[in-house]
Amino acid sequence: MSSTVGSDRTSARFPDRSGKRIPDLRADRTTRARIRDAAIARFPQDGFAGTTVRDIAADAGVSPALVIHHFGSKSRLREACDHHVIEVLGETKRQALHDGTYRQGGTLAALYQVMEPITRYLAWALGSGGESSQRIFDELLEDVIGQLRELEADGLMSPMRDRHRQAATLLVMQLGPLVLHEHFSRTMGVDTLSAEGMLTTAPFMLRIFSGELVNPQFLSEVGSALAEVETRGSYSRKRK
Amino acid sequence: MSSTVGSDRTSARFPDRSGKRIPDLRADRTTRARIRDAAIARFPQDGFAGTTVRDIAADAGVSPALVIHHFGSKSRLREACDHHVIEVLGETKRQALHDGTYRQGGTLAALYQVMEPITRYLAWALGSGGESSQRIFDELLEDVIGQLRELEADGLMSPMRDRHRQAATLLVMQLGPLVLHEHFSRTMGVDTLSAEGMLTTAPFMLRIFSGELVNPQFLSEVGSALAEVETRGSYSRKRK
DNA sequence: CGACTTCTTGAACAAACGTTTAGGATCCTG
DNA sequence: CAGGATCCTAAACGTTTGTTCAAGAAGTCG
Repeated sequence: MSSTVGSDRTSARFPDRSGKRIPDLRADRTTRARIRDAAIARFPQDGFAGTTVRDIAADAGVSPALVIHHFGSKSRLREACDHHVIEVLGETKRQALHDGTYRQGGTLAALYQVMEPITRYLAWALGSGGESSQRIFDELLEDVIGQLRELEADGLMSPMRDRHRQAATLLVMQLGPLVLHEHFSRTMGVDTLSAEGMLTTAPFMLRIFSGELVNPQFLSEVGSALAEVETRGSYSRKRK
Repeated sequence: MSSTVGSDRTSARFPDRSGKRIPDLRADRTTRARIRDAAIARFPQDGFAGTTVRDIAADAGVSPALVIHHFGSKSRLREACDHHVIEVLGETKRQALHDGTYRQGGTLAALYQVMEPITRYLAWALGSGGESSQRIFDELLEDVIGQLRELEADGLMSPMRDRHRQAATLLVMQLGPLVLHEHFSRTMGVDTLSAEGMLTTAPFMLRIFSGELVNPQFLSEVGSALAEVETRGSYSRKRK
């Protein structure tokens, strides 16, 4: 009711003394922020309905009533979490554009190394529908499209016909390891979200994207089979 | 309201007259199966905690008490759902091995076309941890490994060093479009889980796996950069 | 038919839930 | 220091939750 500021500034007691408007994502250790972070950690773990206001309050070291006081309701708390994560995502992207991180894998890779809870929340939010889930996906999609365009312009990638759809396909495949990081880590033997894990998995991914795995003959076979289906309407099986 | 259930004359009254133990996944329209299917449809939509026993009961057209009577508890109902989906998965795999479906994309592709609710549940179960989530993933992984081995033997794929990890990487990337099918469909303009959708997305995926997207020079650059990191400990950025 | 088992339900219960309320504690401002 | 705003809590409220219980239909078997 009282403090419904979207991006809560650092410490309500120190109303921005310096003109700094960049939200320092580490320093805002407001109680409000602590509650929000507790929720961001809980929702991916137990789900929205599975997380109780009392759980969040306990994690943040406050009373359940305070959670409601700050965010109005449980679902508005979730909206705040979504908003916050989207903001961090955008901030990371903006920052990644200024140092070299961007060219080495884009926003996602940069995010991995920044804050794990955010990444976890992102993966969860993407999986469990909703409108901000769409917004997150679209934001990531725009990111990939921009990356592709840039790589094309630099001659590092072949120009493609339908860049939008190609980017979407690329994105969902890139997000697979993120959303399923639990299983992925277990199988790979490292935490695939960590820096070490990314170095471990990179060669395997490279081998996929390079096309060195599949035999050219096999590829052209499948390709022509697909072309055939496209021209006709039906699908005639073709072995060997 | 009215206690009449109308048209459903379910055949739960026939114990197992014949020795047939193969679960005919279509024919068991017992009340118990109806409840289970209602749960399979609900859990991915609202989450486990978000789904109430009363919801499931209403969907199945029975009383909440009957749900408990048949499955003991809500969590045991979930276990039954997990078990059922794993069973269907295995059955589909076994069947796919006997017709030609297997060679055209493996179990997943076959499943897509069989039953959508199962696929939806699978995607959800994979995302929300748990032990049967692991079992599902491992089952799929074994599937991919077998596929790779077979393709290698036939000379359609280059032999690889670490087949287990390579398969895991391949799997999580393949599962990306499945788990995020909602966003994927929205962006691609078709239901990517449908037969039509799979034909639409196939060329884009092919273009990724063929390696025709990335410039060979770019690839070798990244590759050598990775090799460099592997030999040293740290990561020295290297542009152009 | 009557006894037996199975399927099914309405009513009720204790626990847990999100949220409200009234008020204490703490800090800022003049 | 007085006054007011803000931060925070304990206790309670009404609702919803998973689950139990006793009993009613309905089919099976002798």
